Amino acid sequence: MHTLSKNQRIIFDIIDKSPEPMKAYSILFNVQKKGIKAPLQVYRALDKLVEIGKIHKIESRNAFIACQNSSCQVSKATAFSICESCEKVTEINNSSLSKYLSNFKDKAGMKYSKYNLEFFGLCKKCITK
Amino acid sequence: MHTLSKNQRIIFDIIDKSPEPMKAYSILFNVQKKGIKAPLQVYRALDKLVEIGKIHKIESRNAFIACQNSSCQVSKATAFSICESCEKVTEINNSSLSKYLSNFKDKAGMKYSKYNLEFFGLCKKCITK
DNA sequence: ATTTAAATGTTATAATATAACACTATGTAA
DNA sequence: TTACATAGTGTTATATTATAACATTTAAAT
Ligand SMILES: [Zn+2]
Ligand SMILES: [Zn+2]
Ligand SMILES: [Zn+2]
Ligand SMILES: [Zn+2]
Repeated sequence: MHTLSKNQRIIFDIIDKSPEPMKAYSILFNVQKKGIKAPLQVYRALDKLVEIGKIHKIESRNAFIACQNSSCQVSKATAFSICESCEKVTEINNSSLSKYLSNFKDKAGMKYSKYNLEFFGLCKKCITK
Repeated sequence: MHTLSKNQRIIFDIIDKSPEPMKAYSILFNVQKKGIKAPLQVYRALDKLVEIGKIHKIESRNAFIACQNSSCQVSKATAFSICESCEKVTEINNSSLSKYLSNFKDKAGMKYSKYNLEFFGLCKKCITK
């Protein structure tokens, strides 16, 4: 089990508390009172947190979200739903989907070690508006 | 059928000829001799080309690739394989995969209008090295 | 205690992307 | 063919996202 360093802890906590994905410079702004002053301090912590699967990057949004799969072992197999109206993002935890994708082989016979999937649409709230 | 404007044509052609995904500022550098001088001219053409499905953005790489599915109607359902060693990117055209994903519904009952999937691994060339 | 790896702090800079505004070309319909 | 609407262009400035380089400190392993 990995122990987070001081900066990693600070930055993980703020992402974990956030109801929505956070962008790096928004994180920076929010942790300046805790002594983290430079973008690089944020990006280094983000890199590590992504690497160990505590957070994921939402590539289409350049934003970061805490893993919602209780200490995700699957940082290499991620899927998200994204509402294009309110920007709500949810991590999808669906074993059928992850099995299908983990076993997927293309024609070229290439076997994949990792994937990231982003679904876009409207969430329930936004559909009824 | 959509007719490309002058800038759109220039920028599509250079992406289409490229054996690898191109980044916006690399495109800019390459089209300066054709009179396109500013980032915004490139980004505007890119936005339109993405919108009409002539190119796709590889989100994890901030790069653009021409659609490889002969005038793709599926700019809203994209899948790519990415070699993490040589950075070769290929658009996946697999009807089983696209059916599975297009019909996917999550627990919350959210129906998706769009998805983007990126697989990562090693291509054949790079495996044998 | 010594060595190694990981993390930090700091300044500067690179790379990616958009805002705002004036203008031009193109298509559509009276 | 004139009026109107829509899409595209050119330009300058600026915002946003991310990394390079280097010195120092902390934590872990032998
Ligand atoms: Zn997760
Ligand atoms: Zn919503
Ligand atoms: Zn395509
Ligand atoms: Zn390769």
